[in-house]
Amino acid sequence: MRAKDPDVETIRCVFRNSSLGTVLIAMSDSGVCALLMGDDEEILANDLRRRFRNAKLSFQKSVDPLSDAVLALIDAPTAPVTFPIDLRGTPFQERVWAALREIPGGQTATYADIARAIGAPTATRAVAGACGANPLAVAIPCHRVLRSDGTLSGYRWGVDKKRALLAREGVDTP
DNA sequence: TATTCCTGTCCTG
DNA sequence: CAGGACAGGAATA
Repeated sequence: MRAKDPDVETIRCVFRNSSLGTVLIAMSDSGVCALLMGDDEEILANDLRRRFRNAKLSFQKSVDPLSDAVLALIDAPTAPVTFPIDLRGTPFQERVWAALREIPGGQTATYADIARAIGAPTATRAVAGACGANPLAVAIPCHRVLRSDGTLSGYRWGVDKKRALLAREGVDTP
């Protein structure tokens, strides 16, 4: 019983195989709070622990229907997000992520565009940092953000996945 | 072309 | 607590 400290929340986690490789889906009581990609489960788990230092991670084998919806989104990234999202970040990050979610599927924006959209036109570099800190791959379309010169620049989970997602949305990349 | 500054976070010493 | 590193970009020399 002392296992349930009221201060420690439990996050349910599950590994799934997606069309982009292994993904780690994490869910709180409020919704999906993390979607990490990568083929090394240990690295993903450590990444998740680093993001939620104060939470207890409960890894599960059983398939949660919520994670099915997440997988479907990876296959069809332009589809609307149909599952609840539990987003946590600094006020600045949340502004950036909100702006990202307004980029329509199949379209792209630049880091400078996002900076202008949130009212911090000179903070383009900080915007890039917020994109990299984005815990919800695909659901928050940081892959639609390109450099001003049109190049892909970088991606937290690998430029190849960024290119794959954009190709899936019908965007031609250099 | 090469510096320099701007900006928010995170990591390291 | 200070300094450096980032998925950028505009301004200056």
